Amino acid sequence: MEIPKTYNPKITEDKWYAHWLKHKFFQSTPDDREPYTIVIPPPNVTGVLHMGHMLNNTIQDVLIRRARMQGKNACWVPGTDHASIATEAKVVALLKEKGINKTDLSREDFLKHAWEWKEKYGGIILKQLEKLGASCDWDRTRFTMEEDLSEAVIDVFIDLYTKGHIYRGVRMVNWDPQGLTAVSDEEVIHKEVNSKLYYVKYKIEDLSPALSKGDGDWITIATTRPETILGDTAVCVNPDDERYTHLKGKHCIIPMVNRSVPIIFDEYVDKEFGTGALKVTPAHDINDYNLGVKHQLEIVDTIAADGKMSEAAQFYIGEDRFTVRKKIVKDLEEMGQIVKVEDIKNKVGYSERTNAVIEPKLSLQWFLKMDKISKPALEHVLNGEIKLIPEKFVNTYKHWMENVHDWCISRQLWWGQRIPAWYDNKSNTVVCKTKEEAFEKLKSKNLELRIEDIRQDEDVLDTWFSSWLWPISVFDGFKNPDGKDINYYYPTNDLVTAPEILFFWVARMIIAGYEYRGAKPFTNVYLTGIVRDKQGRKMSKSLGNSPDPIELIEKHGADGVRVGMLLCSPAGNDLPFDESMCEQGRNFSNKIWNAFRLINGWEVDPNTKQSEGNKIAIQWFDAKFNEQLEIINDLYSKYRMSEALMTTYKLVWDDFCAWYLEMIKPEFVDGKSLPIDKETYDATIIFFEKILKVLHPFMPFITEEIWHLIAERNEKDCIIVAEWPKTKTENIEIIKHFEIVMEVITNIRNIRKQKNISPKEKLQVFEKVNQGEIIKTYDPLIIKLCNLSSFEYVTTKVDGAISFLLKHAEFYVPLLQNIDVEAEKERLKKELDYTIGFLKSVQTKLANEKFVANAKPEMVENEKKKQADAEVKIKAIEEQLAGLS
RNA sequence: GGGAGCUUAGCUCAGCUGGUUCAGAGCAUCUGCCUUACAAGCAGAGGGUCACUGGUUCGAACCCAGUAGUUCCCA
Repeated sequence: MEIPKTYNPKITEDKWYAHWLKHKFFQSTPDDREPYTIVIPPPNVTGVLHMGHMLNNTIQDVLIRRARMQGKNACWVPGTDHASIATEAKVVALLKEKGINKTDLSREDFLKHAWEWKEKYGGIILKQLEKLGASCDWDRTRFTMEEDLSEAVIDVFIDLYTKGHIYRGVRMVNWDPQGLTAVSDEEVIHKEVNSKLYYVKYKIEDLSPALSKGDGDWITIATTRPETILGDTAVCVNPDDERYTHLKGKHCIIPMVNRSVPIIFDEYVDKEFGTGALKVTPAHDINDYNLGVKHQLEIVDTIAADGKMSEAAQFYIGEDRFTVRKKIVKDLEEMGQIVKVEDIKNKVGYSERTNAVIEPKLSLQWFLKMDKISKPALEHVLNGEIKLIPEKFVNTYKHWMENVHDWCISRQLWWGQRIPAWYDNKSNTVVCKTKEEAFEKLKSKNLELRIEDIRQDEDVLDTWFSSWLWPISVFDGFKNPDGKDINYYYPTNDLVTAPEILFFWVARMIIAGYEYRGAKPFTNVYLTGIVRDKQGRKMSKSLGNSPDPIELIEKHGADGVRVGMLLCSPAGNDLPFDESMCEQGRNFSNKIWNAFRLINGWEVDPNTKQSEGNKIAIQWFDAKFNEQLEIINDLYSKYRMSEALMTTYKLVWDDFCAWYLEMIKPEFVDGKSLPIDKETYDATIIFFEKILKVLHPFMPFITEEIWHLIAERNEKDCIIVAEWPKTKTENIEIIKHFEIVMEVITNIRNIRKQKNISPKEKLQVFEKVNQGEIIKTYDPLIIKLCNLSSFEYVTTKVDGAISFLLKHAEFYVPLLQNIDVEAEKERLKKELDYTIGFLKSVQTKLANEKFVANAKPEMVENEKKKQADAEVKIKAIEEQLAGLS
């Protein structure tokens, strides 16, 4: 069979994915093995795969594949969330294209359209994950709006209401005038923008002439939002502000509407900002609202739900708030009430979903009280029962949880779980599952009530109110709290997600976990970084700066992309993405592929005797592999994924390919490769299999492909379910010896290179051991890797040769050509100078009484050894120099 | 405005309890090589006042203080 020179991922990836599915390797059912569980952060059902998903899901797949190989019952539960705002917006847009307005449809009809949309387009992202190699148990795929999960949401709502954690109240919310819904604090993005600060003067009423100051009876306020002037119900100044003390108890007149409002005093006002006088609009600013509550101010709501001026504004009714901003400034100017306008920068909140400017608005919403229910969630992160990786996020988490706000859980949408609150015609409210139940309950308060008079709340619940139950609900933990699945898989092991949803989602899952299972939902939270473009911008659809992950996979192979992403993304660090990283991954695939081609091409001769060199090479790699495997295991245990990958990468490329294979590679004689002995071949196959196993979590496809090419195997004997290699006691001595051997080899190669000697030309090398025993075990390897004609030991120095020093030995490489004595002398002198300098620094250290007195004894001992070594080295160099002259 | 983190080679990052396993890795760069596994490769090399300024210490990339830049969270 002809094996191509370069690895072609296209012909392997789909094949093996289908094979894995066919043999149900991703499937998990509870048994007596140790479970290892991950629930996917459910992507938005409207979503398509982006680079963030790629990173995130690659990490999850690496973890799950390794756990599977370790013999654990690995279960990765996939699914999507219903993303109420995003989905509803898409459906509304689609209907609009068809000429249908949402307002013309009944709730039921709209939902029918929405479900149709979901069936048709939802879940594309899950298909895309397959391309990446994600080994999810697809039979367990869940959706936050499916019946069972919805029921759990409703039950939880009722339960929390009954426990007194949920209430309905008028509150200032972040209103999205485009989405026509409230959004949570976390869904508001604050951006710094260029604005104008308008100084507007209000006439002061009934100011006695005695108090009147020279500049007329006016008070000047500063505002960035003049359109809200119509809703002002006070002007507030700092009680310590001497400029305004004379205005105690006075009123001023709001322009245009001619409303007389009090001048109030409160320390909240910053004397330095603007004029030190703050206009107070309780209906349209959260701080003003709080002032309003404190000072019992009137509330005039001048901006309607759609962002246009309401009747209460009296002016500009029905016009958009931003148009009005311009108009009112002009009108006030004409009235002579604008004092000045300044350019400033300020932060404005935008809706994460629609990008509309958020309008703080008073409205009736449902809230979840967070104070009590969130306590265990803080406690168990602080005490380490749940680990955040990297740890630095604990600070942020703590800060947030200690200042947690009540969670606004209602949304003015249709796509989502409808709030199970029922109202009668006399404004009685009950919370329960069905209308019939509601009727039973309301009847006692309202004797004439007919069931037709009962109305259900129009709003639905925030999507996060579904996904916070995810780790429980995917295992049917609400429907069947003592079920086999939930008891087996919960708590899950690791959660891999982005730091931006630490509070949105992670914190809330922890809260729900303790509330409903009395236990954490997961043990480790691995927080990935954000994938950015080269300029450091977050990748986003609107910027169009994100490469299409599927195209990347087609170009570089799934394994290549996986490696590329993981190589430089330590936990919590942002990942400035560059396609060249995938190339590195692809090149690595090719390296592995060619190692396979080399081994595959060998002819095995059972009669060939194993050489000493091969024997020692095998011993060395065996030790090296063990050493590195221990490091890799340790890095995994610390969730240092990119380092685990890099260690694996170097083990494969450097130790296995560049050193081991070169050492055992049969020689080429007369245009033909010699056969390899069976012992070495067998050992090499075993090594290669081990290497493939360690690579598998990172590169599932190529490893499976080679696994089946390298040996005859039955269909079910796949690397995906092969056993993760075990570590054993390693031979440290051989590794140490080898480090010196490698140095010798590098030095000789270096001489070859410097003297421009062809690699084909054989060299002679002599070694003079000055101290310690002579170990000849490794000589065959040095001869082979340096292409030497001989490697001999001498007791006196060799003249006319290039030399180098290593530890307690001197090496001589005689050259056919004349050596440049002056250049050699120069080189040796430099080395001598350096060593003398080094010795001096060691000596001063040892001469320092304080050092000798304070440093650890082994430290002092070490310095003494350094001193002795340096002295020996200096002597050797001096002798060499003497020999040259 | 309050809080947290970060700043080490051109890039991305390691550097655990201060002391040659302390200045490191991968990529990129440069110089030789198309040496029958791999040019998506091989063999070498060069690159850093560890942000800055002080302090503690026999000794600081590491500990402390301040400054600058930067990111994130909260308001």
